[in-house]
Amino acid sequence: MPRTSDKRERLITAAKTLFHEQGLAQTTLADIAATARVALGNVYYYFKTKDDIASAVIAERAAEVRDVLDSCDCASCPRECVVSVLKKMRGRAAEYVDKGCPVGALCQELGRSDSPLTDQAYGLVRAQIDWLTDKFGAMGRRDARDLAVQLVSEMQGVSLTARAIGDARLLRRQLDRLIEWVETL
Amino acid sequence: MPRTSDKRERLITAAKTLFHEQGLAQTTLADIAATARVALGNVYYYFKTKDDIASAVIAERAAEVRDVLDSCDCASCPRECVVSVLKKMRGRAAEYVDKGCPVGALCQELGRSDSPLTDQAYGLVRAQIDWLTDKFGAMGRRDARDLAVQLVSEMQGVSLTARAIGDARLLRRQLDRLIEWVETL
DNA sequence: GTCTATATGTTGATAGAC
DNA sequence: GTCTATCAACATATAGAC
Repeated sequence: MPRTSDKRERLITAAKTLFHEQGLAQTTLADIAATARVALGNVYYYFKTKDDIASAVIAERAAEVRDVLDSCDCASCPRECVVSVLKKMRGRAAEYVDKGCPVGALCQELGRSDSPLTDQAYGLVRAQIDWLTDKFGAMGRRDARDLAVQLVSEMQGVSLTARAIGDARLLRRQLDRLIEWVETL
Repeated sequence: MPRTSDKRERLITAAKTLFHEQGLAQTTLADIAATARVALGNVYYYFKTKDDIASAVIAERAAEVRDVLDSCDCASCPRECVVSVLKKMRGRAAEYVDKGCPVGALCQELGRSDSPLTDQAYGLVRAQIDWLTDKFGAMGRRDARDLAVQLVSEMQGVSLTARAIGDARLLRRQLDRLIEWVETL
């Protein structure tokens, strides 16, 4: 009997994937438990409610967002930092067209209920905006925040339209345009 | 006893509002029936399944999209047509921040299930892209489709980010930027 | 066409043995 | 900590009287 089990982590991982692929409302606790190979009744030892699982998943996504931004953060050139983010998304174009943006999906689904989860989900978007605002500011732009909002909006938007058309090349082309835009800013 | 009742229409109207405000999955047939003041059991006289209601709602949204685009369609100046669409959205900025974009919400929620509803929802986005492609083409742009995708993406994206920040002024400012962009295109 | 009553299935959550 | 069994609530959908 291990003093520490990885079941909690397995549950979060399973929930994260399922929420992304099927949405929060469509994913049942039975789904999560089965995917994580945990008995249904045992889920409640780790999480008091379904919302608690959702909260943990959003926290995980927040950590992922931080990791991505951190990995793109080079102290020398803020412009390169921004381009790095776009290139990273470009590398996952197929995934974005296939399953959509995990952050955008969470925001859209939780944007309606005004539970604490709503603000937590929107925090994922605000974190990106804040980071980009910092970079555009370092580039000497007075309108740094507006530019940050614009770029995050475009990233979210092109993900949706590319999905609607079902064309990953379209998404890559739009991201190339954004990269070019940032480089000539 | 009227030969024709408006119950079907009332049900669609109620469902349209509720889907927008709470989402499809969170809205029950009981909700719809109560809002439309129709007995629950009577709903099934008008719609065979819940998906049938959803389909009818999306069709209504499609008609709305067509109406908006038609009302912005002046044969003389394609640039003015595009600007009109943006101004119309600008006039509803508060509504977009409060409840989100109805089209974007439907796409996001139905984007995962690959029922016939998915393609129907994405058709709302494609209709906008096609209309804008036509206008940008009439403006002599070779990259008309890419511009159309870009603009629809931005409209969808700024709606989400403005919601995340909870600021209607931000949305208006971003739309002003887009209007300016189209005018100098 | 309209209603009440109910079948049928699913879900989040709990009880309690081990 | 883990499991099986199950509850209570709610959802979609149907049956059948009027």
